[in-house]
Amino acid sequence: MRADAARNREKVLEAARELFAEHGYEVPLDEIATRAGVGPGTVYRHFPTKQALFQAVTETRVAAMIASAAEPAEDPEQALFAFLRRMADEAAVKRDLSDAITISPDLRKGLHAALGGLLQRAQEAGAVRTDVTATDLVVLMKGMLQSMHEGANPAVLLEIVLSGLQSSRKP
Amino acid sequence: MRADAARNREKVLEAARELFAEHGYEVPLDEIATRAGVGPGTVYRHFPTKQALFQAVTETRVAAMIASAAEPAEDPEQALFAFLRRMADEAAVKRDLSDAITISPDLRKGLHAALGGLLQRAQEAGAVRTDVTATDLVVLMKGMLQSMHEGANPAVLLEIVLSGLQSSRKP
DNA sequence: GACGATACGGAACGCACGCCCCGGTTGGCA
DNA sequence: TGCCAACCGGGGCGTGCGTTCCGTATCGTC
Repeated sequence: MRADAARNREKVLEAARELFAEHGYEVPLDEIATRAGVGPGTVYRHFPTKQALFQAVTETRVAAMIASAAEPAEDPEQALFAFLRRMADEAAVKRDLSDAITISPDLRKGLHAALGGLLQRAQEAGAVRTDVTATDLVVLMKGMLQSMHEGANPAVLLEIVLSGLQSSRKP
Repeated sequence: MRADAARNREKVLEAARELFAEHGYEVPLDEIATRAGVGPGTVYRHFPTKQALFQAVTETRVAAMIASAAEPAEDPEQALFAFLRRMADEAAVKRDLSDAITISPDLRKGLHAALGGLLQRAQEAGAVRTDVTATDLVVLMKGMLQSMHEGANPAVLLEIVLSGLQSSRKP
């Protein structure tokens, strides 16, 4: 690969990282190209499609976060809650997390499996209500992550979900 | 107004009610026209814009729901929770509820005020955690309403939020 | 039954966006 | 330094959608 090509590829990746994090997947590709100081054609020389660029930016990062859920833990409740908190912290800063889950089937499946494992152990330990499924949790989190940029207090939203997971409702 | 015009206007409204409820605001206007057995131009003879048609379909219905929150109640906790449940029930059947809140500033303000009142009384009664603001609740509900059509169990999602509102998290 | 106003349908426009193509340029090897 | 292959920029195409325009059909009155 020629030197200028490698340089441009890196500039595109960096611009994409910034803009996807700020605006999510819906940012126009031309804006990424402009920010990178490059024409749209150049972006397509390095990435066959907008989705491919998005996945190049998000996939490894999010996959690593998901993989961190597989580490063995002592307290099943803390393990689940710490993971959910990590997701929320990430989403509070980077808008592309929830889009990544939506767009990449692999990430979605991985997250479903990871949350399923954490959830089951927490439920077996009696720390989390048993009527919640992994699918429920994935959907709930995705909704919350998306809501996180609309003026509410992210920490409060997370606390509501966490304590809601712990207990059934008082009569 | 001519008789056929009135008839067409009604056909458009009915098609819009069905399709907005099923797909939300993002349904193409041409589809509404087709379902109504009418050309797109005819839709625009009766409603100046797609938004106007959407508001004609949703505004009074949602405003009535919001107004029902103003009825005086004995138990502040039950009043708040019953209202949230009503929103969830409506959203489970009609996808346009959350879009209506997003699109119409009046509805958003109205909902904010209504929820603010219910929330404050429930908090004063000690039934709901005090770190939640009306904005938090609006955002949280909007996120949950949107999540409601993605494969999770709507009842479970609602229960998590309700019990999460009740209590702080156990240590 | 004829005529004018009203309404209709659908083709067409403007815009935004993902994606492709081509004339010109630049990098690196001989 | 010269040459060719690789690469670049940006104009352009196709598509989907909201919106508008206009020739035609229909309604309701005289």
